[in-house]
Amino acid sequence: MAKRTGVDELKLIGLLWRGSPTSPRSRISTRSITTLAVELADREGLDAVTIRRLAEEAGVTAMALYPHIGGRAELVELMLDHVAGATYEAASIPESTDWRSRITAIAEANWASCRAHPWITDLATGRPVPGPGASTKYETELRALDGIGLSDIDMEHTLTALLSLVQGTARATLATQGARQPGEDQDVDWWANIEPALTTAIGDRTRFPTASRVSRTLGEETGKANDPEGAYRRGVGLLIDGIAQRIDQSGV
Amino acid sequence: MAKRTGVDELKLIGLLWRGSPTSPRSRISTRSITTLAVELADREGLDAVTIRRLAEEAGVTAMALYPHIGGRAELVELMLDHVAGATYEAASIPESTDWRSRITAIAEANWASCRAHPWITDLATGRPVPGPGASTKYETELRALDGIGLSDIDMEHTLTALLSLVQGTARATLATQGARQPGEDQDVDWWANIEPALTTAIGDRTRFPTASRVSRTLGEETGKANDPEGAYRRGVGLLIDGIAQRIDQSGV
DNA sequence: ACAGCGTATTATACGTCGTAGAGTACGAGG
DNA sequence: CCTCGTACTCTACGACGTATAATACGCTGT
Repeated sequence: MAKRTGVDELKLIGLLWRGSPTSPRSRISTRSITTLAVELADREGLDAVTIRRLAEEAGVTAMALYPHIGGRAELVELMLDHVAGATYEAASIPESTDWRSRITAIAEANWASCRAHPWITDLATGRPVPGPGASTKYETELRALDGIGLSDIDMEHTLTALLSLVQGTARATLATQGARQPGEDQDVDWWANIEPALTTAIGDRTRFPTASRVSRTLGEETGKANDPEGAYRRGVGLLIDGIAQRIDQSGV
Repeated sequence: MAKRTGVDELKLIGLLWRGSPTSPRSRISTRSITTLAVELADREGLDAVTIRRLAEEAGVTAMALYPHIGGRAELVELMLDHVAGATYEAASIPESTDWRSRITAIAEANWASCRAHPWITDLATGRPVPGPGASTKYETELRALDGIGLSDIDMEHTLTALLSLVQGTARATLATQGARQPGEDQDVDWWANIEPALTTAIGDRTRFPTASRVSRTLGEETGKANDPEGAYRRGVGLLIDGIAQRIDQSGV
């Protein structure tokens, strides 16, 4: 459910930048609930994060959460900002003068974040989350791209393109894994399951010659029905090469 | 939503490749319901596509749909396959020997499809939809990449990366537009709305110097808070340049 | 022409969701 | 000690997907 509609932006900003609990009487806080929600989503997926379930884990009733989270739409934004703020905690971007490794570090950090919090790939990154975590992340990433010969606009475009690529391929990877039936450990099993039905349905096997050839090659070399992780690595490589070309052109 | 879980793959394949209605008694068919659902989603978003609503528009009760659509999860796959099959109806890929324009055509067709059916960007493209529309699209796209000097695996990776980039930036574009409050026609309005609250919340304005500078430049030159469409164009350009470099290297 | 069967369709109901609205209990200021 | 604001609880509503059982229609074999 990729809904990010119905967010009350002003209420959200108040919650996002809230420092300490509003009252000492509170058993819960915006931060504690957000942390709990993120952990729950990491464990059982975003659909498991229902107001009632969250309240149960927090030891309060469902309605007690609302003063701290606004509503479900706002809670999701709080969760996004929370993980955005943690993106570069584990692996920060090197200060080296090699801009290629800095871009790779951005890609890897976001990739790792998607692996750690698969549910974020289900959420659209349209309008930026106006919170401290997302702002810090944005600042960090722009700083890594600053001074390598790109204009401000080019920096922004390049970063957005890079992050779209990473999130898109990550989403494909996770969707592939998440759709597995119990007992299916490999894509091969899934393929073996549906192949007979598919063959009878299609009838004519020569209808998709190129697709058949590529699928066969892919299956033989990687053992997968599709390979978004490989696409991620190739895509980032291609992007970096493209950037290098632009810099060289304008730089000299 | 971006749920694509809980799909009964075998049932789905049967529905996807179903030719004519199973019985002349049927007032409705898999195809008619799918078409209706796509139109409804185009008009009012994926959340408006509920079983009851769809049934109402079709003139039957909710439960009458189930023999034709399987369940909601399967219906979404049917919808995806439907629009995938129509991707190259309006603008087919030129047969020219210029592979750059063929790749651009792939990107543009997918971009246009996302504009026409914004809800598809909410759905993960993990495991491929095993239907005629998606298969035809895949075949068409691979054929456009065939014979330009890439290995089968590279073709697959490149295509996946390209489509991830297009879908990701399209999603960002549409999320920005879709999140608008009634009466907000420009990003500028949204920004003007939240800016005071944000400034008081952050307090220190120098906390995000690079982000502030880039945002200001972007706002001045494009009038937008972010510019995923520009990122799309730049990203595709960078990818193509990267591909050219690889081809030149290995080709000679 | 007619009986019987399979299936398209309906009616009803269950458990879940987000959350509105009214009521309750507890710490702080007079 | 009393009152007041507010953190929290209780109850309830409408919408969701869909299980289940009942109904009505058209095709097939005689």
